[in-house]
Amino acid sequence: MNIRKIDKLDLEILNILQEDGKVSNAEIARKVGKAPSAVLERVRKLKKSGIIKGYECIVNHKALGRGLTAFTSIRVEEGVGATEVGQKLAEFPEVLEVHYTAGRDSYLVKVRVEDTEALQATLAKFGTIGPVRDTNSTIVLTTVKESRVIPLPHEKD
Amino acid sequence: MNIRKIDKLDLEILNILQEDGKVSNAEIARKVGKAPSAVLERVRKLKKSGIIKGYECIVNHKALGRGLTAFTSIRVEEGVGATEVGQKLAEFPEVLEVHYTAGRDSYLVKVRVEDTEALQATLAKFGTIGPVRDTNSTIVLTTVKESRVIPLPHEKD
DNA sequence: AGGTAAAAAAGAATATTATTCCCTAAATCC
DNA sequence: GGATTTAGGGAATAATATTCTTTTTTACCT
Repeated sequence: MNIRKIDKLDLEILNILQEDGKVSNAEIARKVGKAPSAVLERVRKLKKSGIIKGYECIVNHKALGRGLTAFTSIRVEEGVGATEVGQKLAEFPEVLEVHYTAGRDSYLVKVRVEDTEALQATLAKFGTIGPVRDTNSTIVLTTVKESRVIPLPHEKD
Repeated sequence: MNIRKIDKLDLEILNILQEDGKVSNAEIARKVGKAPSAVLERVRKLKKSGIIKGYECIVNHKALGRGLTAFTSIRVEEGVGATEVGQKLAEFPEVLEVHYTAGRDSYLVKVRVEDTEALQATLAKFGTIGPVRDTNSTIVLTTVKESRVIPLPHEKD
């Protein structure tokens, strides 16, 4: 999937795209000082190789009635089937992230819902998944930063 | 900032944009059965009102040498200056998220680095921030789902 | 080194899209 | 119910995406 090597120009392009996913190809070309056709080919290869996974529109979740964010740790019974639990958790639309973590067999999930009542309903649904033993939620009061942008250094090739 | 009311059409547009932030305005217009100019006006207003916060290009962090994700809980001294700690944490490029959480005065931060050695270096830097008492990191072994997409129901207006 | 092959970039031409403007229709407000 | 505001449609224009061809660069191999 990733046979090509990433060079300085790729990193520059990726930084620009991470800053603003809606930037035009022509604009990238101007910024990096290359022809639009050349940049298009780069972006295309980055997409095909899986370096670029996609583009997301970031919405204001508070304004859309999802003002409550919580991180819930979910302990599951040890043994087989652990992956299946993760899949089931990922199916919930209010579950934004599902991470299987080291330590005691458990998942860390990020949940985004309307209010505490909705959180309670979601936790109840978690409980119906067979191997789930117990859950432990941490409510977010303020989010200072939330991003997926990875600044990529590209000074030296 | 948010005076206009969101209707069914807005929600449809937001769902399409969340699925693929790179989709063209013309394509959205075709999907929702409206003129491109009308859709453009909607998207423009959604952007101006802050409902649409921006667009991000999602990159493959593993392929770019940031294969290690960790959630670190950071306890800080109670009292003033707590917000400043959050700001300082947010300045680190390897810190993707900073959440101030309920319970014992603490932050939950999501960190994305190359390896455990880099994580150690980052934790050491956290320690240099004055009010930081101690940190507790949870290493992510597998990420099943990671998204910011909020599916918005739009059946009834 | 030299010469060949492969890859990348430039440039031009075309298709598609973004964007503006104006007009019409619809909703809203006294 | 009429005036005013707001949203949608349609056409025209500007900008962009995309393709194709040519040129240049890079890499490779003996």
